[in-house]
Amino acid sequence: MLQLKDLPTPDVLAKFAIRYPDADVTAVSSVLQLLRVATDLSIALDACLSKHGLLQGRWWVLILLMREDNKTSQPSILAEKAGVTRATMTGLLDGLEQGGLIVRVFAKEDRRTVLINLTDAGVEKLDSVMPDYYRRIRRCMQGLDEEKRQQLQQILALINLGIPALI
Amino acid sequence: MLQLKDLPTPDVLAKFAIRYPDADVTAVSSVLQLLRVATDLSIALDACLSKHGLLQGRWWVLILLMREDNKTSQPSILAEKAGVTRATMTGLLDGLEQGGLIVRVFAKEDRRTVLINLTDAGVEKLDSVMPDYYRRIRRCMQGLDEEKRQQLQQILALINLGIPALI
DNA sequence: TTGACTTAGTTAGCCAGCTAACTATAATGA
DNA sequence: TCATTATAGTTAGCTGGCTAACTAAGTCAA
Repeated sequence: MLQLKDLPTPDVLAKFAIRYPDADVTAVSSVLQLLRVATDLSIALDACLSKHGLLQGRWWVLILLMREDNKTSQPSILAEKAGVTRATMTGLLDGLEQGGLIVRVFAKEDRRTVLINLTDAGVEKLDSVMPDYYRRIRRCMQGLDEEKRQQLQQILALINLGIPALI
Repeated sequence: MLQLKDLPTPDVLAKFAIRYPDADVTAVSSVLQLLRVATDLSIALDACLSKHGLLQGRWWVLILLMREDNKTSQPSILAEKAGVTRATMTGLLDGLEQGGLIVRVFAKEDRRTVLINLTDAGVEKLDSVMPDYYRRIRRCMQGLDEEKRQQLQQILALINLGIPALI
């Protein structure tokens, strides 16, 4: 997402702000730091998943299926919830099916739709990943008390409001 | 980075927390919201760049060159600062060279190294992108006063401290 | 009832990352 | 001095996203 390692120092930003007077220095550095920390967090979580032989995309599919009471959904619904295209979801499901974590079952009522079922092996895989994953997140966030977590969520909500103005 | 659109509702998280007692609900939801907002921000900024015919990777290279007083650097240094491999940097530079935004010049003293120069066209490209880019960031962040920006940076620094514990 | 449209899913091919292997050059030390 | 090692950059091939085009199945209205 943000590969850039070498974030601008205050004096670099100041130099750019002279050339480009529209620059709002604290806004830029806040955004860059946000992207930087989020990227590192994401990379670290990916590393955790890959230890269990999973990648983010496939893992979200398992979680989305686990949320359903009957552990069943459809490719198009999963694609929308996961935020990927249906084409991408086809690929993710191919991988999961090969690994025996899900099965495809054709629906009787509408022969276009495919039902995706989380298998017992899929449940077992989640049961082995999730405790590790949750433990890591707990450890990562233990420096923040409840007040700070709320502050963070509030600030993120404000930034989120600003995003449409950005497009 | 985080494609997942359908963040877990509090009751979904609570349900998972029963199955996986290690779950720290507010930690998980904070992390997910952080990743979600950062991803949307990144996508929106990419959209801004693509209007100017650029992509993030190439754009960072231009900025890194612009930071240098003589507008010159080397592929390996750029790769390190940009946080990509040298192989990837080769590709980025190929694209920029084709577009006439940089030139490759072989160094005399060490014939292994290549010097990368930002061309006048490269400077012009930045001059057309940066004001737009900075204006958007300013607009996105205008809902946060200086105090909130400082709070954010402080909280991000705390999370950043926790990341090593996560690997 | 049949032609146009919509929907579900897949396939094909593009792109930008990556790793691993390679070439060429420079530096080092027995 | 010359074999070894290190460094700079590139190439080749993999991966997981994407879009666009496709097939098959269902829907709707003239």
